[in-house]
Amino acid sequence: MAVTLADVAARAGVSAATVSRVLSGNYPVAGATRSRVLRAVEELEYVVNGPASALAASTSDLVGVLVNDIADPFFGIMASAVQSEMGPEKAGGKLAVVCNTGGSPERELTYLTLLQRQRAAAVVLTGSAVEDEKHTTALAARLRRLTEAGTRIVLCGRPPLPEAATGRADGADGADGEETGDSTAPITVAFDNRGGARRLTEHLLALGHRRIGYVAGPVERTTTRHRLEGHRAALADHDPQLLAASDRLTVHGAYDRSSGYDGALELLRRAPDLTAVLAANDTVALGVCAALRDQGLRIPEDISVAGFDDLPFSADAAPALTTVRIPLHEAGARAGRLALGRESAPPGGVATVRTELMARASTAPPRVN
Amino acid sequence: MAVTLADVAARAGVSAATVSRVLSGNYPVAGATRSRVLRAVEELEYVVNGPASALAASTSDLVGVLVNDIADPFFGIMASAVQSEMGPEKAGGKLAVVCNTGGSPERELTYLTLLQRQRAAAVVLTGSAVEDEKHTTALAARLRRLTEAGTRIVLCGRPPLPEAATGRADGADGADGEETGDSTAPITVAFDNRGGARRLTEHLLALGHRRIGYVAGPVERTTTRHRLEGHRAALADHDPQLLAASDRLTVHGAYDRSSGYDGALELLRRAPDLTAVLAANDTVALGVCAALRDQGLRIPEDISVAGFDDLPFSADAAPALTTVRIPLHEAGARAGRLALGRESAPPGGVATVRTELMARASTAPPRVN
DNA sequence: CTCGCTTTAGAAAGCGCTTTCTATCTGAGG
DNA sequence: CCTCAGATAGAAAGCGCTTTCTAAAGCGAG
Repeated sequence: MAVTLADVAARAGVSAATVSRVLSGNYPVAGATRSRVLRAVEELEYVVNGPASALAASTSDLVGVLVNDIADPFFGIMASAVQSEMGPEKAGGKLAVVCNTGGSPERELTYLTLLQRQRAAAVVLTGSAVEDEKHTTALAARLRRLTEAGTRIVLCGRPPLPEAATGRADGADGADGEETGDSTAPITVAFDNRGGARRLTEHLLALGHRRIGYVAGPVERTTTRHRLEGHRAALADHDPQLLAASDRLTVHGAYDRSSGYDGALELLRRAPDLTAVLAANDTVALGVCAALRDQGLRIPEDISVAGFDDLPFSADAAPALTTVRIPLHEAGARAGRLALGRESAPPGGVATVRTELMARASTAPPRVN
Repeated sequence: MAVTLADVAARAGVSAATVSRVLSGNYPVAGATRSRVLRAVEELEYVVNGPASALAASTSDLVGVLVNDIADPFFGIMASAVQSEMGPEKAGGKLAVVCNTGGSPERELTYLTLLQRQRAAAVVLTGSAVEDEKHTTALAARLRRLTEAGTRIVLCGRPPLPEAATGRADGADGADGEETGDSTAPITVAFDNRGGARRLTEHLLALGHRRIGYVAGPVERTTTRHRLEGHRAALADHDPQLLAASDRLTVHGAYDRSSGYDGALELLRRAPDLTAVLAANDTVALGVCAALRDQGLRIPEDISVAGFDDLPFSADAAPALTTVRIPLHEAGARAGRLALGRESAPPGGVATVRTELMARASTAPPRVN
């Protein structure tokens, strides 16, 4: 039915091998032959059969990108950046497969299997990891098998896998010292969530805030933990008392608007005299703002609010949101290049992306009562 | 290296054919044999070789989803909905490949080629189409070839291809009446942009607005045209004079925030006495709001603003944005089901999704000067 | 001129799976 | 007790490409 290599070969008066070589360009072919082949390709509108070539070459041109939620710009931006590095133009047209895990560990594993089945050339895992013994182990196992199959793994916006989870499967391995291997270990592009959260809290402290609420993300995620750690480190540095009080001023929820809304109400219930609320991210912050406004509080006159991530809409909120900027696009692009092997791995396999405090209108000194 | 069908077969003491049949489940296999095979699969942690099976079966389990901009929730929501219909759980785990065209016609074509190369099972094209003779023809040709190759095509959020563009390529086709064929024609899930825009404008007219500015999207896109047509139809119905004036009160830009900002300033320059501004979509509306505020105007007291799409953040804007809701998730999910053939095509191959006016705080009666 | 080297092209063996076509083994009906 | 349909399983031929391995030229040197 469809046009095959053989058809092109026949038309160009050469063998299939030659056509293949012209197309992949990894073998010397005489100029005249080459152009004859290329013309035949044009004339027949030949399109390579991906599966066939993937089978023969035992590697495909698919690259998987796992995200928690495509509809969330946080992931959208990273995914788009990853894809921009492999676009049809660049680097011989890899196809980025964006997979939506919805934050579910099971789906994460299932997608990895699906990608293994496709013999993906690389996989980029974005977003926070779930910190659960069992899942971490299962994930490490899957990633190991992918690596063994020649798939390059890049983690973007999540910490490296804990060493402990990298247990080997095939025990009969002789000497157990050097875990060398041709298989590349996962590369990580991590975000400095701790540092960002710390600077953000320091900013509030500097403004004079002392009763600071925190609407955090889901407990089990690394990102949640790191941001919280940064926050608490800043508090501790300033005054150990604050640290002690912070437990009661912290609530957990999802990374969405309604968690922010509910979380803010809960915090207000616990401590009506709050002067500032930190949110797990910008989306949550928007929910917090809505709740506070609904309670008749003005931002920032009555209470300050800050987010995290600096998504595009944050600058547009009214008032413009104070937040911590993460260079998502740059990080995604870098992850993409690492995935394609177009950039060499950073020393230690971990690159940390700096975050930057964006002080805007939603934070101000607390009102003097 | 990797575990193959043959390994599983050997372990289960059956032939490769049997294993294949157990896994695809489209052929009777005795219960005992089946479970023996499944156990072997488990024990060996066997993962099918996708390319190999795609080659042999001449169809893959990839489904392409083309979007203009993944980082834009408008597309993110649709993409996620499409994917939710094929997720690892449902329908035998198809893999949705989200491709970011960036709105470029060339990239759209290139991605279609890439998907054809992968022998994608289906392709969903989302978002507005570019209305350009040449591109439309090229697109129609590509889609025809995909269809011929057995790839199902679904358009989501864009109008059906103009009949004219569906020119056939191979002329020697005998009778030219019936263009029958086993190949399914593209199915469309269109948005009622015209109706939505019309109702939105009627809403403003009903509030008493007469000088209404319009910050439209890129000229060459169908969505832009349809929304503008709805707007103008409402004006014409109300008072032909208004229609005449509307040309001067319309500016075009991209579907982004800065276009909204710039567009609003331009409109204000042309007609300082505007009482309302309609934006191409919600993102643009946010830009419009920012510009108006920067000019010292209050929304909605001094001037009303409305968007389109009803993205999640619109309800959170301050003031909450009046807009037109498009059920993006439902539309995407339906497109996904159509792509998988799990839902039969609507009569005529075109389903139109209703849009709904969401009147919120950003629109109010004009100030009485 | 012939030898041996480089350059270029073809032959052919798979890659791992699907799927016809065949073979075997049941058990029911005559 | 034999025959034949029905149910299962296997053999084997590809699917379209990549990639060794091999062969045929082309060419400077001895």
